[in-house]
Amino acid sequence: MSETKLPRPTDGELAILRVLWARGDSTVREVHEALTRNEPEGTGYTTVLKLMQIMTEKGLVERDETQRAHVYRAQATEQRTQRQLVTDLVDRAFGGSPARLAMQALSSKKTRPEELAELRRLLDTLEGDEE
Amino acid sequence: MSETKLPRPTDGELAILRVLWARGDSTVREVHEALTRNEPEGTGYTTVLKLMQIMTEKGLVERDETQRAHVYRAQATEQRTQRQLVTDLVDRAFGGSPARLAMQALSSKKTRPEELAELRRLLDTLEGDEE
DNA sequence: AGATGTCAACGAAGCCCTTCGTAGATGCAG
DNA sequence: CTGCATCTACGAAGGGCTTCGTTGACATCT
Repeated sequence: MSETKLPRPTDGELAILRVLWARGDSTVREVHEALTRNEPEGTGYTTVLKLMQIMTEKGLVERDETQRAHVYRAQATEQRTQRQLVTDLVDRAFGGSPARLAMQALSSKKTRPEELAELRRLLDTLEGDEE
Repeated sequence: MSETKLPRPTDGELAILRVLWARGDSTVREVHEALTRNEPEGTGYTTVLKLMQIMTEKGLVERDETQRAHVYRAQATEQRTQRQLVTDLVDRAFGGSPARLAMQALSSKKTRPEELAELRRLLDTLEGDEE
């Protein structure tokens, strides 16, 4: 029904989505400013606008046109998008094994102790459920 | 330091790399047959050939031309490529936190108990090193 | 040698992503 | 009202990915 599968966002689209998740609903100008704040010499205003128009066609974002400056919101939550990206990658590069991806992730980059502890709690839950 | 950074493989390229990792060095025909075995109505022979030629230019694979049927090998190991893809995704979609990616991965898909145990051992190691 | 089959190479077409220039609409200050 | 700023819309250009048809080289079989 209404939950048609959204396409995998491109790198540029993902950058915009991250702004929308962080700031909440935003105009093109706000997104553009957020993007160029971290990355001067980044993308021009009309580039961001065009991307967001295309994202609207794809259903990645929704647009409120009641104001002159249209207000955009991410259609999918950050969690949902992360889940999609992860399962995609698991299938494409990890032979369908989420654990191997998880181990690769933890081995690649230093992780804060609190996060390790949190992960351990999740592990406890999963092993409890196992059968 | 001949380790120039390889570009991120596209979906099609990754499919070919997976064949090379699984089978070892292969000719175009062998890769094509492996791909169409799982996915009839997949890609044509010349398409695979073209892709592998481009991958050679990019440095993703190396080519041995001493035989009439050239033999290709993956330039980077599966592990190295997985690591690259994971750190990429962590930066692009998880705010740089590998643990959050790991948790998302484990929550998304059912994981076998042995793998959970293995992951737990890795966690022990990491927490041991912590300070 | 001639016919047949396999192979790499090349180029073109189609599509998508990104970028940006420009035009037209709208709001605002004077 | 006029001029300026802001915003959306549109279209085109450039590059990358994917697909495939065709060509020429090479091998094999008869």
